Amino acid sequence: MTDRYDPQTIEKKWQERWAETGLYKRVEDPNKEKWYFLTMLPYPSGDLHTGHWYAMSPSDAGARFARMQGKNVWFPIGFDAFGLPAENAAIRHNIHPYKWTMANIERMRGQLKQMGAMFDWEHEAITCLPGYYQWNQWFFLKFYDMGLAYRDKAPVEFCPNCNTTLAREQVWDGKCERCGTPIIMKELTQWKFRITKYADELLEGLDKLDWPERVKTMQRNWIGRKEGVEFEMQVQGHEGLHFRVFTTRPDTVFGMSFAILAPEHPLVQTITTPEHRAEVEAYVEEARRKTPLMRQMEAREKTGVFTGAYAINPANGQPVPIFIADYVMMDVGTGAIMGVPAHDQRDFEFARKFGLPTPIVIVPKEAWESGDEYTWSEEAARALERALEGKEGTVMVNSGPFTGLAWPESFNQVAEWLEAHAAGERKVNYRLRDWLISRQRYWGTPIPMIHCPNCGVVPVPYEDLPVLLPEDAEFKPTGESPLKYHEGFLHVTCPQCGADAHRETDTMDTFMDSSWYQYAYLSPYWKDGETLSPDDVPWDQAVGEYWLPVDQYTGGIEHATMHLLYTRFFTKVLRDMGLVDFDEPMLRLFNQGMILGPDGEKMSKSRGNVVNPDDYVQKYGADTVRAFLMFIGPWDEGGPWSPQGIEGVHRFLHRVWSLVLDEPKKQAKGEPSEKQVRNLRRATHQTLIKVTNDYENFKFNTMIAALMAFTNTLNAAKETEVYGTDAWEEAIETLLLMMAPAMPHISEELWARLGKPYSIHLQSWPQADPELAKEEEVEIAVQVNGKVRARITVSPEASKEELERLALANERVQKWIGDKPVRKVIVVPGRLVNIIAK
RNA sequence: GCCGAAGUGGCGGAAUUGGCAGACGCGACGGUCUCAAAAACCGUUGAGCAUUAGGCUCAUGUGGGUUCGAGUCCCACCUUCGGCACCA
Repeated sequence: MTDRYDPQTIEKKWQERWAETGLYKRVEDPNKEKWYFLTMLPYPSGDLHTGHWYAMSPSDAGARFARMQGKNVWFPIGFDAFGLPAENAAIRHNIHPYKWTMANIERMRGQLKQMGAMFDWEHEAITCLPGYYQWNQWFFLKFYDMGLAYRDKAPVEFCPNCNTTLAREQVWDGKCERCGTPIIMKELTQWKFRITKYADELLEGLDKLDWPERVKTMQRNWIGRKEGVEFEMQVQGHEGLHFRVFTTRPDTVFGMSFAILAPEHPLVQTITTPEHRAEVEAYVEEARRKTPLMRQMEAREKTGVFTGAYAINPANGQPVPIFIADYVMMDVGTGAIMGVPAHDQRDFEFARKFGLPTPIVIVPKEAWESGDEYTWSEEAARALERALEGKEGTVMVNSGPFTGLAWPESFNQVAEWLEAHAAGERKVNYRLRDWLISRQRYWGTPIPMIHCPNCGVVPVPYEDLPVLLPEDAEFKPTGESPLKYHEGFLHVTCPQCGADAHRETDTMDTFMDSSWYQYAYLSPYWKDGETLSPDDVPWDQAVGEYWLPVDQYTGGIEHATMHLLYTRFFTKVLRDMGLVDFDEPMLRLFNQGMILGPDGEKMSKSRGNVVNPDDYVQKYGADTVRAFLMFIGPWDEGGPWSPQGIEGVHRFLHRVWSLVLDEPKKQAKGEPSEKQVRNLRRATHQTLIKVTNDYENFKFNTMIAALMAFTNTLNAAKETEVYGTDAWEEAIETLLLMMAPAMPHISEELWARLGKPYSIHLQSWPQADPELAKEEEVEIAVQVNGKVRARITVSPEASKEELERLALANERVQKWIGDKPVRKVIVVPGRLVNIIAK
């Protein structure tokens, strides 16, 4: 008789033992293949929620599996500890962000330990500690030295609720990514990182990465590389006055029937004629007031006003009216466009609204090749119903000397002509913008810059780092950094001339912290309290040499165009600094899906469908919660939490418990037959093949299903003569080893109770024998005219001829064939026979 | 609007990539145990028809197509989710 499965006791026991024996200690072993396995670090919001469990426990199973396969796995963890919630808590509850954050970390650390993951706590990093963020400042200075950090006065996205500017990546659908408030534009001087310098490399690097296509596509779209031509348009009647337009379609230049400037375009004031001034100014004013979200929602209806001025189309010398319209934006291209209504949907809508002509200048190749002008003007007339935007297989018409040119020749020749005659140049345009780093908040890394009345912007000398975030500050959300009102922080003497100067009071975007944390983990708080120099390396280089880069990264897809883009950028800069010798920070990426509430909706307090994992860990134990989360469905798809579903998984663990420890109900006497032994071993090795393959591909749901099926098989076999044989022991051992990565506690406990050496997590992954896994006989479906009419049992090696003979000999098959002549027999060895008789 | 992913029992989801649809689990129903209930265990469970035996028919969002054979491939459409969006 044995005691019942009691997860509370055994989980606590083993977690302590693992910690005591340093089971997950990092060791740089040159004889083993290193495997840096990383899961996105959590924000210390207060409690570990189900989403954290869903992200981290399958990740842990993946890491443990890699380890059993003989890799030297390192699985570090830390906390992304700067950020707005801490500051908001300070404002609401009058508790200091530091205290709030550290208390949360304390609690979450405990919860994380209950998960039983193989985290290496010795290298934990907390980003809000000076020993960490001093390196943010050090990097900032480095970026500044390299010309990658600069100050720029421009309209920037601003969240009026969070009271801070945002990077473009943090604006989702015109709203703040954090709080959902529609953002507004503000003209501010802000620090930016020149990520656009790496646009091409960020794009090309994607091809080499073993990342989900989804993420790669999102990054490609975000970077938005477009090849085109920029050229000059003269304003009629203003000698020498011109503006530049960018187009990806120079081949349509003869179709230009108007030009548009963005309302904010600097030339608007100059060219507007007196009789249109009032109207234009009113329009500009209105455009300024609109938030980007409003502009977006009104996107359907084209608006604009005529400036009274005309520009000359350089291609044909014709004047075209210049409008201003808010569908042209100042920060895209040159802030001015040529309007080609026949071949651009938006221009088409605009022209229709303002009654502008719509000349056709490209037609499909087939229309052109028919050779007669009538056909392609017919085609053109049809195109007039709707703008024709294709470029592959089109030919230029009504385009003077260029008429008859086909894409891509049309592009090239017009581009050359514009280069020669309209100050044109081929240009690549990107959607990507430089990364806006400044935040007007307290709880972040101070930007290490000084504003001197004599010297202008002066960097803090490296040896003066870190610029400490003062502990006392007023947390009043004013839209300006709280540091601005902290006299002790603000005032400083200029390191260059000694004059009274003041510090930069903005802090850094917290995505700065996570852009390099995979390097910080190597040696957290490296040189904390020491004097820094420009020649430093922010981590122990020897350790980095061994572990970098990250081999496997897991985390949510919501970071596709934020963190995952920034950290790639950072790594490329680090490489240019000579700190690393690779181009990409994370070689493989897996995005888990989202865990939903029992109602299938996103968990949220307002919906009242939040599942607290602690309750379930309390009731069923961590192993059950882990296994259930893996069992729900494909890890990358997520799915709803099911309170009944977790019961089923828990029952499975109980079944394993009694399978391994309890005596059979009826002791079968005598020796097992050879066949019984073979069947058992076959089940063992077939399951092992399946489970190994599933772990490798993070298909945890079918992995657990296979373990359940195997357990069911073993439960039946237990009551037969095979119980207690070598084959039986092999089966039980293999079962526990296969469970170990996913359910680390129960497998360790049962392993110990079988008298095996500590620890199961130090064992090698068992080797599957494909010979033993082979089926002895297979059931073949026999179809007559595509419908299964009989089944025959044969050896898997049975030849095609034999299968055909056996199938035709079958009585039931004969009945269905009747007297119809057999026309064809399809034989798929090992699968089926299909007899066509008609 | 453009791009991408998905749509399978009452539910979560399987299906070696063109070869027996529904693995595994939940739920439901029936049974064993029990004075009873819970737990546990053992059956049954896509729908319909037929149940005297063998069975038969229909089923993977909809409609077509290719094929001996389609959840899987092709075309059109519907729905859901995600990304991008006056990006010139």
